[in-house]
Amino acid sequence: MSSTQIDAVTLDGAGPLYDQIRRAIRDLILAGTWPPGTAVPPEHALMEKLDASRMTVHRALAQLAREGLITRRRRSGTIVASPPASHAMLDILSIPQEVGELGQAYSCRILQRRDGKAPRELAARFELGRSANVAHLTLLHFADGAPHVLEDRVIHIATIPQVVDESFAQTPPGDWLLKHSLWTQAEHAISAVAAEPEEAELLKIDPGAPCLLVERRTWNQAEPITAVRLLYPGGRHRFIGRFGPYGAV
Amino acid sequence: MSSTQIDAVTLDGAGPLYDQIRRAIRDLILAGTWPPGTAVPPEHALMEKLDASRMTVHRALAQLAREGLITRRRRSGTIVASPPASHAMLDILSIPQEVGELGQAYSCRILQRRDGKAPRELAARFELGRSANVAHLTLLHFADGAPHVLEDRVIHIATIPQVVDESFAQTPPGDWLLKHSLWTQAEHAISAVAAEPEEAELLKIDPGAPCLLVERRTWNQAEPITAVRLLYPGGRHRFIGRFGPYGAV
DNA sequence: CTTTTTCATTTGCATATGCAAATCGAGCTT
DNA sequence: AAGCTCGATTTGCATATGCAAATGAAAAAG
Repeated sequence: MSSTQIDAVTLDGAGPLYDQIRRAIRDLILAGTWPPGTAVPPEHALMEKLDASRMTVHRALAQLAREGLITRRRRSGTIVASPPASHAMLDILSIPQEVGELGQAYSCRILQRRDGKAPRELAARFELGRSANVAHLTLLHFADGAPHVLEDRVIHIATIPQVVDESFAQTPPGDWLLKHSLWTQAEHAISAVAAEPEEAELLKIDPGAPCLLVERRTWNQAEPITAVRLLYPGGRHRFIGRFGPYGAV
Repeated sequence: MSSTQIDAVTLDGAGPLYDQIRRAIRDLILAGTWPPGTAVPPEHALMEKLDASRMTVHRALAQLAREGLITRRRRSGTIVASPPASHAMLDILSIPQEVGELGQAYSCRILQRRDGKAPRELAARFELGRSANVAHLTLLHFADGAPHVLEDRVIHIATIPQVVDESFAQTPPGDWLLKHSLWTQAEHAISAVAAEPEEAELLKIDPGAPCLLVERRTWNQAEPITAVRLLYPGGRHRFIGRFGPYGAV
């Protein structure tokens, strides 16, 4: 651990000391300053740097470990954990994976791509100024050659500039974004709608057939990353989640 | 705190002491032995009873407080918390409340009730032996007089025997169960279906119109409590949830 | 060169101690 | 009787200390 890394840990003086330490390290992780795999300074180092007792430092780190942000092992030390790949309900983050888990072969086709200023309707969906630059993609995912889900997505270019140089020929945008961005907030909305004629034709279903519409938006802190609209043919899909009253199981 | 209450706290000798204490108290709460509002013995009492230091007892209780199972206040002491009324996505546990939050007037009508052995289809939905006794209810909820959602529910009588003497005239079964049972596990499934003719007539929508189907089952430990099927007219309803990668926000 | 042993580092757990903050209630004052 | 003060109870936070467990790395043995 270089001194530049440990120096990044600074306290804000608000509230209990152990919680200041916890938040300071959490924020470094969430901001991406310490990406997954980074070594967190050992308790002794933090203890001297922050002028706290080891018990207090330990308390902060133990709590972060319970929250899943870090992984600790005796002697090897503490490293920043990889964000959990999926979480509770609705984490159909990766469509290829979702299809693979059904035992079917995945493929996809990009129907359209347009980069530029967001048209009014898209800007509204993103709660974004109309001057913002976005990449706008429409694509169709297939399972064993049959249409699986229709995706319509905008990506905020200011947040993820690399997107302009990416063709998504290898990896669909959902999976690509998981590798190239860090999200701290997501919002899902689920509703049932009737398929519009164009949508029905693409999905090879009857116009007006019930479909499950999943709309998801994600942010990093306050910055929008992406908004996506996934249209699943009804009946063939259900989303299942298990919960306990005190959290997802 | 009577001696009978503190004597209920027994350790199993497995793993760290603070975690034994944490689990012992958690289990008393989840089993319903200490219902919400019960006073948890003060740290000093537990410390003597369990022959642990106050810091160790504190550690267990502080963690339970973070998990939301207990509420602690200086001087007043510690009490068992009420389970969070709603949690994350899809906790449309109370339909009257859901309607109230939309600013509409709630009412409901019981369409049918039959108690007895579960028919084959219901038993399957419950993953329950066909010999089990269940209460089977069908009801329609209204918002401002308009059909809001169609509910079809079975309740496992062995788990909640009081159900046979309850007419649900005052409180719909979902809300009634929240008061008369404690759940530790729930499963949701969401899908989009077309309304069947009878359903469409009840909900005053067109046959074949897209509907959001929410199926929920709940258990206490391994014992089934209830299974319910909620059919919402599509378009008029969406379910929204906000998440962070490390848990619901 | 490979295997084994030993050592040092790092985290995990438990305890004892001291003080601070909140607040319920009893007793006192007015 | 109403309001106030003060003390006792209970939780919250931080520290110092000691030992145990895991394990990576270096040293020793073969």
